[in-house]
Amino acid sequence: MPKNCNFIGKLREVGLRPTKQRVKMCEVLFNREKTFHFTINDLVKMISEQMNQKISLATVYNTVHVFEKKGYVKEISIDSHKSYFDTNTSAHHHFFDEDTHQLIDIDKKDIDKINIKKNIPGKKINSIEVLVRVASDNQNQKKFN
Amino acid sequence: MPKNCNFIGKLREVGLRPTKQRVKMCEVLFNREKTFHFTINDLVKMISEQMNQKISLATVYNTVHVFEKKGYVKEISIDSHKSYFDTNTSAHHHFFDEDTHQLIDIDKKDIDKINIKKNIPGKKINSIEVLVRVASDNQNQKKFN
DNA sequence: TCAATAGTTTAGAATTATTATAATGTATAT
DNA sequence: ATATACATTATAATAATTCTAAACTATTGA
Ligand SMILES: [Mn+2]
Ligand SMILES: [Mn+2]
Ligand SMILES: [Zn+2]
Ligand SMILES: [Zn+2]
Repeated sequence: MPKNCNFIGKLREVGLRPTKQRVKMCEVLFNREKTFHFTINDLVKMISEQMNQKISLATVYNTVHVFEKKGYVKEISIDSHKSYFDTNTSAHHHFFDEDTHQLIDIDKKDIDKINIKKNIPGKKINSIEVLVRVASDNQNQKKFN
Repeated sequence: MPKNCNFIGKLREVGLRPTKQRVKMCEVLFNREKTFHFTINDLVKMISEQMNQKISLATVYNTVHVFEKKGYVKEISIDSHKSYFDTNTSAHHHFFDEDTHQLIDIDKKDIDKINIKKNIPGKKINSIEVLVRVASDNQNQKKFN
């Protein structure tokens, strides 16, 4: 979903009723310049901050998964103990900061196109994604000890 | 852990008591030619098949995590709903078959070295891993409908 | 040898994330 | 407006994982 704010229309287009919960979630997720990464808990916090009425946790789960099915968000697997989602739904690469548990997009131009020289018979490639795990450089830290 | 079977010695080397549960888990995990991928449930099944005595699920969890800490296994994140482990502890690339939920190693020679053209200040790169999601090719299937 | 000790296993309880249920509420079409 | 299908909600249920505390065992060294 792009810059404009016609979330009611956007929801209708894909056959979803524009309930106030869904519209609010659209605002929180898509009414911003840049895409971003979030967990369900992040989202619940963001919504309850911006909303007068409360929203049920189940609704957030449901709606995120509905949005996932419609291609508005996608799930990112970096940690089997927590679900991360991304409003950038294209196949793309990430840094994962193991100190802060933050995901950061890697610009396509910062990694050369990846060529897989072998394939699996009868299978097609759905996506190719790189995960770069980073952590604070202890070499640097040592200087200050 | 390599080809030989001196798991008692291997465990002692890292300060772990070679209990029969741990030795059995070593046999199941490391007494084989090739590395492999497993879930906790896979492992419990394998152990209970090969063992006369039962092993507690908590022990399997504990021991896998102890082995992870000691660098004998590593956790692979492909699916935030399930924990996969790998007896190949080096940074390496995978196919993930979305039909069968099978992980398959990609040989280093089948992907060119990945060069990250940008870095994050104060952070060092711990690993660079590629995940290639594959699924059955519906183009092929159509022929037989 | 054989206790003393530290470390380990275990069953079961607790916790956490997530999903299901079923009653209530709401959007939409007529 | 009304009927209907769809959505939301609180709450219960489930599943994966971790915690607890009691029972057990490997190791140490007298
Ligand atoms: Mn999910
Ligand atoms: Mn883990
Ligand atoms: Zn992203
Ligand atoms: Zn592997």
